[in-house]
Amino acid sequence: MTPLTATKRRRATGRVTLHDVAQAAGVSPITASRALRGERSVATELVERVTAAVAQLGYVPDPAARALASARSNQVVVLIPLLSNGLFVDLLDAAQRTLLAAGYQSLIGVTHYHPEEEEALLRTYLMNRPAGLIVTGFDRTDAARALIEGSGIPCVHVMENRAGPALPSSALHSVGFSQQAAGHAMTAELMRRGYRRIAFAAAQLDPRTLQRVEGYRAALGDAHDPALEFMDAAPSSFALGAALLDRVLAQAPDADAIFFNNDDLAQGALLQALRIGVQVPGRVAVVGFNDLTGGDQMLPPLSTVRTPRGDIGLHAARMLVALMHGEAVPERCVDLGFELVLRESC
Amino acid sequence: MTPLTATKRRRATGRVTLHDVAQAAGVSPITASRALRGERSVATELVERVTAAVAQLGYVPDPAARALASARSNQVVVLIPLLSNGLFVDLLDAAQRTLLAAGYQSLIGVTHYHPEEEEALLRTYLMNRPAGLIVTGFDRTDAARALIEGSGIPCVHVMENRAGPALPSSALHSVGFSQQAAGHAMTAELMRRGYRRIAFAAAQLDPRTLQRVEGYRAALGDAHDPALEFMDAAPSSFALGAALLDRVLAQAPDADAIFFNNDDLAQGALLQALRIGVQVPGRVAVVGFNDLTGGDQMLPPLSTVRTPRGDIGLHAARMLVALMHGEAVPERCVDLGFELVLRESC
DNA sequence: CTGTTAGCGCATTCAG
DNA sequence: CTGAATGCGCTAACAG
Repeated sequence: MTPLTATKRRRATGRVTLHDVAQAAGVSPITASRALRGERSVATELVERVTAAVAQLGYVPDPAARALASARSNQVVVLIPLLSNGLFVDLLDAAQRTLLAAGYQSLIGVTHYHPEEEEALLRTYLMNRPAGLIVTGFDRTDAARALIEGSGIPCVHVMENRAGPALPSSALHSVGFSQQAAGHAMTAELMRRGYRRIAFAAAQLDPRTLQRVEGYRAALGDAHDPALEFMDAAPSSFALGAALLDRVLAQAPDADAIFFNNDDLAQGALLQALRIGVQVPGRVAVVGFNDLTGGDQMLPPLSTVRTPRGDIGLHAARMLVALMHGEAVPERCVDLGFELVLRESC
Repeated sequence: MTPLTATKRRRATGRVTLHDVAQAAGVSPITASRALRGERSVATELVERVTAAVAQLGYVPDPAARALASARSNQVVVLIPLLSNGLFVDLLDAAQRTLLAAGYQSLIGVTHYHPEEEEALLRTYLMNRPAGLIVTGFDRTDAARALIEGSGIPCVHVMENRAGPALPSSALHSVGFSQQAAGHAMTAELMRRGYRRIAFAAAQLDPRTLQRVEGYRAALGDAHDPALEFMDAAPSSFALGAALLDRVLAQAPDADAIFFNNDDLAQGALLQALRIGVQVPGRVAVVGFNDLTGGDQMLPPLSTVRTPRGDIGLHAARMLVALMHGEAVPERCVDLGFELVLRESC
């Protein structure tokens, strides 16, 4: 073996390495590395020389080598319950865009609303030493929570907030809105419009749905009647919405309004009402939640609660980027609010 | 410096490495590595010892180190046009599940139907040295094609097939169905039912849409009338479907059927028909494409073409896994067919 | 079937 | 502000 310990020959692989760039720029590899990563402590002229060499040689950094050397990848894990709900797609799309623009790749995991699946995904993805985490809500296994905490990786929670003094772990970051307040606001609006027997029809029964029920109950106060709550753990769908309308009509014929926990349920109910000749809002008013696509095309157009999922994705990604850069984040819990969209179904 | 070149001390980092596992199992690191990766050339007893050590120490492999040493990661890049189309979500979901079960992670990229965006995503994601690629269709920039070819990474194309002797590059793998045949079949069915002035209404105008138009034209033969084609490059939506119905009714009042290029368009048209009091199928028949969710709930229930996107995702992932394992793939181009779903809208 | 040697390409020390 | 040395954790390539 030739004694060229320092002057290592390049392998025959066509790959252009940082070494080559450094050589072409007449600097040391570490300077090239620093220049590329935008560390400020590099002379402007050297940065230019490096940049030129990169362009000339067509250098492409190796994320694996970076991750190995720095113990941190450029990937962000994003965990959502479902891909078949427009809600999460909008969230994801916004988050992914924002992260990509900031130089991060997204590793998307779908939990199907199962904490165990989430935990498994976390275990798998954490191997990659992601730079950041975006997770949905706060409902997870203790093990999952421990994994997140223990990893020391910045994490932003989306769709809900857990603010207030009662918060034990002061390190939680979140971007969302109050599901409870949203449930309350829509119910209050229905009451304001004179509806008295307001039913609540829900599917999936995930934590956020239950928070909306809380808001509904609180708004109703003494007028609340458990017999008007129609909860079904099956996933949300047009067909289930239709079935729930039938169920309400049969079991609570005096209901004058139905607050559906998600727009697809409400849209399905509207279609069913049309089918069986039930007047909306004459016989019964129908309102939904989330303002998913198509609601404005229904007969009658659906009243609903517009939730800011796109903005949530955007803000969460931005907050996470700040955390990953080690910057201070002014607001730990951002409430993006919601908006009542009142069309003709109530 | 102590002369312990060989007997490297472990760093103070809590991380359990393959080294530790090997030591605990009383074998060399490479044997532990081989055992973990399931290489057959390891004695059963040693495999057991290694497995036990892994469990006992809670060893977790480092993907970055693996990728760096082997020049290949365990990630698969999946590129789809859109996340807001149920079609691609189903495809993605099935593919992701299958890949995960086989030990691969998915890197999802959304191209928004822009070849340039696809090329940029490819450039970005290829840095990770993915183990495989799943891309939608065949319509891409030359540069993107070159990137794929040049990378030498196994690639499966989905949603379309380019089979036949005319195929220059014999290395193409694909899983899909004939969009052309599907367009043809539905048109033929409408003709069989006695419709004579069949309009075609399309949005997005991506390559697969255009193939469906071809099928439509071929089925019509001499009866084809360009004035009955209503093409709009805007993205597909309920609202656009409604607008297209209006357009057809206004500009081609003698049209007795409309073949919508996607179900959301068709569903939007059905809603609009209800709104303006147009009888379906009495005044005009309406059919869609893809059999997206909700079609069966429409008034009347929507006739459409069911496309096997879930199966496509599954098969594509399986084929890719085989390719990544270096196995031979019997069929390079798999045609999964389609199915006419005839409900009451025609 | 098992072990030895030698990096993969980069960033983290620490010097200067 | 720049550089030298060192090793991240793992596997490829060869020996035996």
